[in-house]
Amino acid sequence: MARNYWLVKTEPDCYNIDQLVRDKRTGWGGVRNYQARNFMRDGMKVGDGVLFYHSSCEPPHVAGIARVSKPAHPDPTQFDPKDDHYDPKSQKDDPQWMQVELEFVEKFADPVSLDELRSEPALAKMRLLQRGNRLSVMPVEASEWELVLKLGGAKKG
DNA sequence: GCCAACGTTGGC
DNA sequence: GCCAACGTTGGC
Repeated sequence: MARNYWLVKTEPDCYNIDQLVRDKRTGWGGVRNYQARNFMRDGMKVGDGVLFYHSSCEPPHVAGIARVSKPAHPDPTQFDPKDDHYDPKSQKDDPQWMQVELEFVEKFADPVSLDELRSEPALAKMRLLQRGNRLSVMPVEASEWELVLKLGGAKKG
């Protein structure tokens, strides 16, 4: 089966692509939205491509790409009372929240700003660009993936 | 810092 | 099960 494509958001003050470069792989934990969780749990497969988006910065931009390196498994932060994402309602035998593991692939030579994305007619339907979109994990069409990689000057994919 | 958009919560 | 209140996201 062909692989699928996704976009994940992160605030660079919190976690950014340079940290992913150093970490090489990281558990994408702390997502506390059911729709986003369901995309990770039901949609993401090992090898899927991931656009790595930096939000709440100037300008917001796609910083590079990653790939799914481990399928959905319980997010450990939900069980940790000291973690910001602790969820007291979540029990070990019935976890509410899942994460995947992401592996660094490439940092874009030319980060693609939100303005650039909006200026591309072929990206008009991109989920990220729909008004009021607040999902932190969302699917990306193959054609959108190809174009964003081209805009970013990506060598891999 | 503002605020629109949206998800979640909880009273009824 | 409705919906108002509240909290969060994220661009600007």
